[in-house]
Amino acid sequence: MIISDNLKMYVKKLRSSNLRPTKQRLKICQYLFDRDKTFHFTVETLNKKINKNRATKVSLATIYNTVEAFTNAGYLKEILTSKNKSYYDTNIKSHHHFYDEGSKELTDIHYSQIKLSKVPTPPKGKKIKNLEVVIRIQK
Amino acid sequence: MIISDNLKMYVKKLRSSNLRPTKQRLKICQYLFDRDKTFHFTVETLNKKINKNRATKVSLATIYNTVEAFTNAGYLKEILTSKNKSYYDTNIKSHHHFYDEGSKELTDIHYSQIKLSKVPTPPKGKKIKNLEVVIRIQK
DNA sequence: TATCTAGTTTATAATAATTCTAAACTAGAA
DNA sequence: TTCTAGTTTAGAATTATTATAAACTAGATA
Ligand SMILES: [Mn+2]
Ligand SMILES: [Mn+2]
Ligand SMILES: [Zn+2]
Ligand SMILES: [Zn+2]
Repeated sequence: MIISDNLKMYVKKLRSSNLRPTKQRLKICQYLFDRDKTFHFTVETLNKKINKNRATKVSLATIYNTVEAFTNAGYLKEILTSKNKSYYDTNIKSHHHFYDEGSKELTDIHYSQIKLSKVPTPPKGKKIKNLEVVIRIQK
Repeated sequence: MIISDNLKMYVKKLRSSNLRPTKQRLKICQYLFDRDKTFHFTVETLNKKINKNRATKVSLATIYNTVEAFTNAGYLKEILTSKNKSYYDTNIKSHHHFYDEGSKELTDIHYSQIKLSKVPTPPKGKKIKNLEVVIRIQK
């Protein structure tokens, strides 16, 4: 995993979405995408991580802007689960989640791990936008 | 549907939950439960309805307090669906929903209308608290 | 029935997450 | 190097919700 290679990749990726590869966006790209496993986060947690032990801070407004831009560009997926906070996911494939009410953390469930053998037809004129299941768990 | 009969019923119901049957709570009971079909609402919509064309207003704080008390008492169920607003449901049975992203409205799906033929086991030490599906729909 | 008090209502303040605003900054085209 | 549209930023504004504390009231008790 050679960082500079990934950096070039992120520059390309951002340009292809008409997003200028600023140092803030690249720093966030590295933090979010230089990893093997899927990553679930809130703006609050991302902000803490990005600005931990770093001289040059990225403003909270930029974290919000960037997460929104990356979501619109399809780099991130928003997971609707909690009533007071938005969750985001680096795994943009269609998949399901466990949501732990205690730790407030999401865990991936592979799409094939849930089989919906019967699904109702949506009301006329409407179509299903998303059928991802969130299973709430607790101790 | 004789209102006074229902009123007596609500008084009993409230007393059985250690909630004093105040005029505000009874008014809200009548609005929420004097109906045949299931009712989905947010605090905002309930507040508007309760205080429409009425001389004596119920404060927003009381609407919040009452919805919370009724939810704790098991008269209402909270539906976690939207990222910025809490939804409540007079249908307290386990069931599923369509959530219309356009109108931001919930519609019931009877429990038997969705069959989950394969469900993953939760992580060790955790158990499933709730497995209700919200299907997001749009035009 | 009058008194008393814990529970309730209410206006208002506080909080938390998010969005908006507008000035300063910068990527990168020309 | 210059220029400008896009970006970052601090801080204000907004929205939903929760907390605070004073006034009110249900209903038990005298
Ligand atoms: Mn919010
Ligand atoms: Mn909120
Ligand atoms: Zn995920
Ligand atoms: Zn429902």
